Amino acid sequence: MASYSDPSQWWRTLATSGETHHYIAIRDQIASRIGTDNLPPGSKLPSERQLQIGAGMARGTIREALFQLEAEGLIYRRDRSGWYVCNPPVVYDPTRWSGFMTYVAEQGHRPETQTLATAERTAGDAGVHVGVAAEATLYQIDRRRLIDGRPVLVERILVNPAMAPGLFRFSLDGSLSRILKDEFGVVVARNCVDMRPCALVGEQAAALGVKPGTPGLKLVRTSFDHADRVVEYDHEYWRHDALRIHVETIVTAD
Amino acid sequence: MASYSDPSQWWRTLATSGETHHYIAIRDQIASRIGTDNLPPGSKLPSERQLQIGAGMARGTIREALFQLEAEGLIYRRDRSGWYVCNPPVVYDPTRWSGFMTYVAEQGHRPETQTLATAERTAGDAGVHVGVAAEATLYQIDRRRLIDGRPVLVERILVNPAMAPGLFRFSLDGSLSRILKDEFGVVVARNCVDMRPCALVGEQAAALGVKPGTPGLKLVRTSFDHADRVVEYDHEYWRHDALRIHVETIVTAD
DNA sequence: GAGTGGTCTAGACCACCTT
DNA sequence: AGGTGGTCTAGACCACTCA
Repeated sequence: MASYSDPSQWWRTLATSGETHHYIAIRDQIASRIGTDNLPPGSKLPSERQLQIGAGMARGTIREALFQLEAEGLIYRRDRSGWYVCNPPVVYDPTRWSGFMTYVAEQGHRPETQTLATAERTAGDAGVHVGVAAEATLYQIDRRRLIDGRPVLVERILVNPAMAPGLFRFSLDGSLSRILKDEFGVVVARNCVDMRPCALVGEQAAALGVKPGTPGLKLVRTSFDHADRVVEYDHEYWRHDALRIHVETIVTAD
Repeated sequence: MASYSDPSQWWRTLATSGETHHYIAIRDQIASRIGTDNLPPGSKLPSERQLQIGAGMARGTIREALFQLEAEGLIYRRDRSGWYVCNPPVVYDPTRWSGFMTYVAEQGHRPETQTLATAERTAGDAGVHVGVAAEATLYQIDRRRLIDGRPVLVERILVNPAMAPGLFRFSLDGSLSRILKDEFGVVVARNCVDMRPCALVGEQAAALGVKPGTPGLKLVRTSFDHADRVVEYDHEYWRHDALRIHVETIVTAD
């Protein structure tokens, strides 16, 4: 982790900036530091109180600026540790998605998967999405995935046991799609993806180590095989700054 | 615009709630009101100062709760006017996108398009995306689109004049794709969509009437005809709470 | 002109991370 | 144990909206 440059040098031009609002001025100061200085991704910013003293402003004003930069995806916080410069986001293409592990590695980063919990549960309302009766049993997998050591998403996957009997024999700390293909001969032929901006709250926020209410992206993916049976039904909660989505589509309607 | 229920009744259970943080308790109070009370989309919430008095908390704490609800997409603010209950989001399916106007109407809402500016400009760096030389001329259209009277997106569209000579003869306060199809025989065959969470700042924030730094979604769409020529190159900035994306894809790789 | 949200100050205490 | 961000208070003035 690189350290930040001398805090006493952070405010040279502040008084001379033409900004109307203090927090915008600070935002611009920090943003330009990130752009030009030796503040590579992962660097730690000075503490809020250091910034406060350097800028001669109230701490609330400093925090307002930091929230802006967080919303823009330039910085993120580690709870009660500090503010850090973001990595560039991963590009997500549902049509070419070959799995998190290979995808992130291809883009030059270090992917990691942690299995938080596995369970067998009755399908209930979720059965509709997996194509089984409400009384049927489903495999449920909760995982957390990291890029360069930073948690970026949590997910809950539902799998029909008929597709992959004894799935839990295998380590799930890697690519699930590879296991399904290599061990069970199940291949994904079609994806259905639903996504929307959301706020990360409760368990999701806790698992990602973010403050409840931090903006995020919710992604629901249903994978089908060639016979149009559901392979995976997956709910993913992403940090908003870790993801870019790219889709190419043939226009079918009209 | 519906009015809110009696503010004196907003805090019945506050003292008895088991929440650890005040702002979470307030958030839950308001959220449950939205869920159960007569607070339909578009309703105005009590003012921050009314909520403050009713709850016996500092105004900053109240605002923290409101920001949470905003991030979750339950409420939004109109600058210096008040806080309002959100409409449900529009579902966006790039593969079935038949244009904003018809799409929103189909989902039971009132769409509206305002042309902010039109211009002819040299392509410059954007030429690469439209498939013309940097010295070529492009049509540029800035529009704002509203749902039920509320601005939800601003966009800048670039069109190759060779595809639609004299385009500005037509009113652009409607469906551009219809004009291209009906008047110029240009049909979209393939879409390329890129999206990522962003912060709405500067012009975009101003045009949408949101505070700079409000979270949003940036969507870049390139439309191609059957000959794979670029029909439109479009940058859209959406309110984060107005949109849900739905994609169905055939898996091509692997 | 009254009321609203937007910005800002100057404190305080806490839970948690780090060393 | 010291430092960090997280929460909270109690004020203030401003720009703007709305009636």
